[in-house]
Amino acid sequence: MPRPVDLERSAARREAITVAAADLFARHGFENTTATDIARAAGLSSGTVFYYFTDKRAVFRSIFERDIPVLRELVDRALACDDPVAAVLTMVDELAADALDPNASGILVELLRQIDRDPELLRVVTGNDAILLDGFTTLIERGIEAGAVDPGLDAREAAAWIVHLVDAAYLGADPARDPRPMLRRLVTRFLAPPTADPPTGEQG
Amino acid sequence: MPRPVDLERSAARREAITVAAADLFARHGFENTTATDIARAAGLSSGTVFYYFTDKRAVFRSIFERDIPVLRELVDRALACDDPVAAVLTMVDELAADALDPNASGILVELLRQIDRDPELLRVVTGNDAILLDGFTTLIERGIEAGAVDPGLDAREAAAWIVHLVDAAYLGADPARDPRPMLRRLVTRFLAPPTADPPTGEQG
DNA sequence: GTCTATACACCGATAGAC
DNA sequence: GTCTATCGGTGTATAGAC
Repeated sequence: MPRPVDLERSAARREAITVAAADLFARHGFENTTATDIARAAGLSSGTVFYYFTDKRAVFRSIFERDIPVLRELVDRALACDDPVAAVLTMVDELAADALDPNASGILVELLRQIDRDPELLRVVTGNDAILLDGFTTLIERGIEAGAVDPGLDAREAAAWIVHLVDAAYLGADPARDPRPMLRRLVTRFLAPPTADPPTGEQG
Repeated sequence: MPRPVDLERSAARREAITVAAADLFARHGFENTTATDIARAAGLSSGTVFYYFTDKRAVFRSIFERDIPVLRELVDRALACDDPVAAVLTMVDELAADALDPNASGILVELLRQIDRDPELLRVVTGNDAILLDGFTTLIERGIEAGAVDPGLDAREAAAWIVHLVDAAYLGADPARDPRPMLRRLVTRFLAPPTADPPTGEQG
């Protein structure tokens, strides 16, 4: 009886290719990274890359497909929190933590660049973004009901801006400088109702 | 007596190449835009591009070399203003106005991508950025002295974040949605001293 | 100054051996 | 499943005619 394909080993190989490719794409860009480069970095050969992935684009997409469960878990945890504004800040904090990765800015830029050139990639990251956007929107709506967030804000638009703020933190990513204190200040003050005193800044 | 080179004509040719290239780079990316594409779009031939520019990279750089006088003028005007916070908001507004250009996001992303690959480009945009950064820093320092800005802020770091906010607006650029109201809200509240009441939001 | 033509190099994806 | 070898296609930059 034929041995079934070793799914575990296959998954590990795919993962190795994805991880190696993410690093190369972030540092050198999509077009400047050859399939051979990826193969070498993953410790295998060019042909093998095309055995596991149909395209070079598919390798790129796989980087972001891995995020789905992570983001979902992040949002679920935030939604379980009692204080909506605190939950927003926690989400922002955790997202921004990745900005300390030296490749963070590179991979985001590359994503923004490729997103218009690959409809399938657009589909993937639109899904990722929707998870975040829905999470933030729900939290902001709760905050408005609780009187902790400016009711003049459109919840969805505000949510989109918070995502943009996190993206901005990625872009200015300097591994030596933690963006989180400033992000907290921005988000806190952005959401605060007009009448309340702004919270005292806790950062330098 | 030989006619001197027609400097005006040369400048116009260079400009035509730069403008055509900016559009193509923004839409298709640097690597996906060929020198021949640029030449065709500018109404001339491939060889001519390399007569006016040493490199394809040099064509890309020329896009940002044009910005220097514009930015300098923008900052000078802001520095002449009496109210420092209002001046910051004016600068942000004018910078963000460009975000309505459908190519805004594309060209910014492409810049971010190429900046690590071309030291000469880095030099150019570092200069551009310094003009903005110095302008914002001075205004914020003035605001702190006048008691209109949180003295707990580091002026230069705050200035950098304001630039990041403008970049964020570019990234989320949607020609149908004017980012300026939200940007004003973000910047105003970001700078406000802890004791003062936050200004009432004027946006929907 | 501007064009055409091309040298030279490189890459994505496939074919086929093992 | 993984490799080596390769084909077809493409792009930068130059050379040389005009």
